Amino acid sequence: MTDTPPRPEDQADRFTRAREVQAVALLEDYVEMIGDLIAEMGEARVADLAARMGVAQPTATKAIARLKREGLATARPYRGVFLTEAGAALAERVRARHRVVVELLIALGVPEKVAELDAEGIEHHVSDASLAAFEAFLRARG
Amino acid sequence: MTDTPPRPEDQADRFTRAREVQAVALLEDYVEMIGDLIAEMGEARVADLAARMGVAQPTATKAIARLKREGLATARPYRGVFLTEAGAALAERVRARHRVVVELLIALGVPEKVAELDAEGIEHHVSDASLAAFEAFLRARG
DNA sequence: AATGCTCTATAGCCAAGGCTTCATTTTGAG
DNA sequence: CTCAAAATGAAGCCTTGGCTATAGAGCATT
Ligand SMILES: [Mn+2]
Ligand SMILES: [Mn+2]
Ligand SMILES: [Mn+2]
Ligand SMILES: [Mn+2]
Repeated sequence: MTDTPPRPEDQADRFTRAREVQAVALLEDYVEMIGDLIAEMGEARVADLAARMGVAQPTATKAIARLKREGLATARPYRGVFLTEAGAALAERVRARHRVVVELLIALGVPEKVAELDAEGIEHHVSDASLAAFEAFLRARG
Repeated sequence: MTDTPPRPEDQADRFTRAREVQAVALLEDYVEMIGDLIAEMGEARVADLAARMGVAQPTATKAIARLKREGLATARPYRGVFLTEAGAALAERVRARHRVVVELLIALGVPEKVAELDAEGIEHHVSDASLAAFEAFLRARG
């Protein structure tokens, strides 16, 4: 019955962390998608980015502005979006993590379509420690 | 090399879903916490709620206003916050899902502290289908 | 019963991330 | 070349979810 009540600050850390993750989740998805578009089509146009992200074009433009502000991307007006070195590195990490999360879900018996949907949100909250555990688990069962 | 490019709308669904989940994540954490406080202390005061969520008191007040608007909670000024039936039901579901996610992470070899941190964000993106798969996996390995 | 302390509400600010509408630049068809 | 269509940028609106500062209500201790 009478558990020791948790120290409020400790509990708050969990939510603070989740909020911080949330703040970068959008950037992560955008750099990954910009990388995809460049790989698939040779360039990342604002319109394509917006279509793939499921937002209106000005929303994508605003996101790109934030990517530029954070040093993750550059853009030449009417020409397309490009990743900086930092952006490309982030994209690579994000893509790898995304893949691992999808594979883990599938390995746990989640239907592929559902795995793809859930992973898009889950991935951002997966710490390096958890990611390592996921990879070890996947390796251990070939 | 030349994969068939994904249909943009299909890909967009993933992000749309993640955005929808995000919109309710905060409500889920609040109702769960309100339930915790009532269970532990007999009542949920705004100040305690704010401390546990790691936000300033007016931020908690504003969140409570949204809970009321959505029919999940009621509040008597200067008296505390209460869950409606819908709120209590949501809290119960959220609590159960939270527990399963933490247990899964631990079962996969994630350190307990890390599991608690990561789960707080991951849980909201875990669909019913994934949750069922997680439970099956946990059951299968006792 | 008074009064001070604690808790809560209110007001007002900011940034992020959606949106629509409209102006401007590029592009490409004829 | 021209000029209309398409793409992009710019402006301005909304909601959410943070914050600080301050006013007011409730409570407890004398
Ligand atoms: Mn994602
Ligand atoms: Mn992703
Ligand atoms: Mn949570
Ligand atoms: Mn939770």
